[in-house]
Amino acid sequence: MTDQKQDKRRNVDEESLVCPECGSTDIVVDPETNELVCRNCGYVIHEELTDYGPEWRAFDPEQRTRRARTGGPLSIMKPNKGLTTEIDSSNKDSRGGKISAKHQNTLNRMRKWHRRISMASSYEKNMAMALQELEKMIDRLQLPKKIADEAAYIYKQAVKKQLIRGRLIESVVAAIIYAVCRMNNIPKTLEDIANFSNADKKDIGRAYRFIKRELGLKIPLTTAEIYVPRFASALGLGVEVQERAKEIIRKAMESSILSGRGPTGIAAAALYIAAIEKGEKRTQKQVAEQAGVTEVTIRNRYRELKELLGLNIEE
DNA sequence: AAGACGAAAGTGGTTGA
DNA sequence: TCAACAACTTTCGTCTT
Repeated sequence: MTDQKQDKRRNVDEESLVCPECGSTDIVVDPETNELVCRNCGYVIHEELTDYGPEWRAFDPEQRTRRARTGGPLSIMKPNKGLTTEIDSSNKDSRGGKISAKHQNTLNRMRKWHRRISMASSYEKNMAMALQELEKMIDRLQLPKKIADEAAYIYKQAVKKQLIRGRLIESVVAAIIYAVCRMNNIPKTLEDIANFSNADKKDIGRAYRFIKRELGLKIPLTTAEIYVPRFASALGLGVEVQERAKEIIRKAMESSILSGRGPTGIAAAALYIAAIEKGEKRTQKQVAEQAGVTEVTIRNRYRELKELLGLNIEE
């Protein structure tokens, strides 16, 4: 089973694909979904490798008949795992005839249980809405399916613990996507996420902190480093500059003077310095624009980095 | 004329009483 | 709930290239 996946991974390396979004060649196959994913920006290159076939395998004709069924593969992205049943509420049989009292009792009981099972205190409805929203967001943000699956899983836990009550589904979904991105070191800011959501940044942030606390999510600190590739490619800066910027950041981290500062600002300043050093200067304005900070912030970080590392910047 | 610099005041979010 | 606080932004005048 792993043979296939190893083959695919090798193919990717041979063709040395380039991410159309950020130009990076750091592309891997997500073994869970068989998608090509850019490790810099999280962009899903294309989904041709996705297998839409059944999730089972048949080893002989007998098994094939037994296992074959209608409907798509079971998916966590579908409430009820894609299987539903409805019981009509009128007391008519399939030909429109009246149903006897005895059978009506049976039907009533069936309806009662059906309601209990399928509605389960509006759990299903909530999940359906959330999963729809989730899919929309993942699509807009060009994130890999793996993120969607992890997010769906966390959302389900949140619903079970009744953490959604009093919150917009949209803000919770956005918050969870943000959380999963951070857990996977995908360089998306809260702002990035908010730009694609109907919920506003404030609500998303609040939901994020709440969910994180209540579910005890382990979320690593955001480092400035993870933003380097993203900003660099947006500015058309090469690997050399990126490496230098990362080096600057790493050194700065050691003296922990920069703690408390926004990681995007640090990444921006480090890139600004690295670009000058390597003779590929970008203006503060250009860098600021891509990093989503102001020139002033870059200047402040720039000044701090410069004196911290004793850099003499000459072009 | 454009870029870089930094002071000063304003904004939104966090923290701790 | 409120005030203090730090980080960041906005704005603007000045200096440099």
